[in-house]
Amino acid sequence: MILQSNNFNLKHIAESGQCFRMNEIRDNRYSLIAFGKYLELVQIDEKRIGLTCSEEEFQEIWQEYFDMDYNYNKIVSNLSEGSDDFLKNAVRYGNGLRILKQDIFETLISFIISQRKNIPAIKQCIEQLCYKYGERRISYECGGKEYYTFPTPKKLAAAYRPDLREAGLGYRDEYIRKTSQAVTNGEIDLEGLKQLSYDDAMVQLMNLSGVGIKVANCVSLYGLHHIEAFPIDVWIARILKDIYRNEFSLEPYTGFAGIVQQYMFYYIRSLKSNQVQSLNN
DNA sequence: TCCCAGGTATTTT
DNA sequence: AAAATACATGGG
Repeated sequence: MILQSNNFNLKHIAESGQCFRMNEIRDNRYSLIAFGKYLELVQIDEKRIGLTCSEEEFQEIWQEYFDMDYNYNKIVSNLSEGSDDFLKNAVRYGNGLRILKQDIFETLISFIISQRKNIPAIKQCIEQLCYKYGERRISYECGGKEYYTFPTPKKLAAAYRPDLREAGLGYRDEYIRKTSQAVTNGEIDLEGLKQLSYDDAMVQLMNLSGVGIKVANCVSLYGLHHIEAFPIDVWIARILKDIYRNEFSLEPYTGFAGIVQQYMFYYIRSLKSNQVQSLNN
């Protein structure tokens, strides 16, 4: 089917560091594995996306996943017309970014893995984890393409540490196991988190092993869709320090700081350090 | 060989 | 309460 949207750029979404299983397979063509499904997407032109799924599947899964019911135009024009030059450039550069609504468990485990790793390494770990503990499936819509789903909490809770290590998790193996066990034994109710406020969800998440304020914010933003969440990693911290000289205020962006954060993150990673310097004045 | 990556938990001051 | 340190792994 074909999707029409004036704020949907596959490349920018795939490379924005919020999801780790969306990859370019050919020019302008991307594969995506999520919620047990395999999907291919093509950027036909600026406003049209081709998808390999049916309209029914789109409505059932992908409409929400891609946050299609949220109006980004207002925020984008707000930022483009604002007085912050860095954000103006960031929004222009990252046009068509969206905040995905991903599976909570997958988001949780993925961002536990993310600590002290770069994005390619995170992706590699996750693929190995899916290969070892996920379910092998075939996509008949995509020519019998073989793929592996993200592991269930049960699978990871029962995993042996040395086996997890082989997936390249390093010291995070025990975080993954303990957190998965917390999910399976009911210490935390991931689905129930959806009913909580941002603050209450943060408290619950940070009780988990390997989950601090940054990971909890990423789960809040990319899994629970609390778009007021503003995860601060090394890149965002660099922006706050080098571009804004520690005087950045979230106040003008109350309620949608997470979207601002996403544009910032994506933009800063495209800049070389000397370019950052030249912006600093 | 050193440094860094979408940090967190633990120990030390 | 704040600051320092340990923690695996892979790539530049």
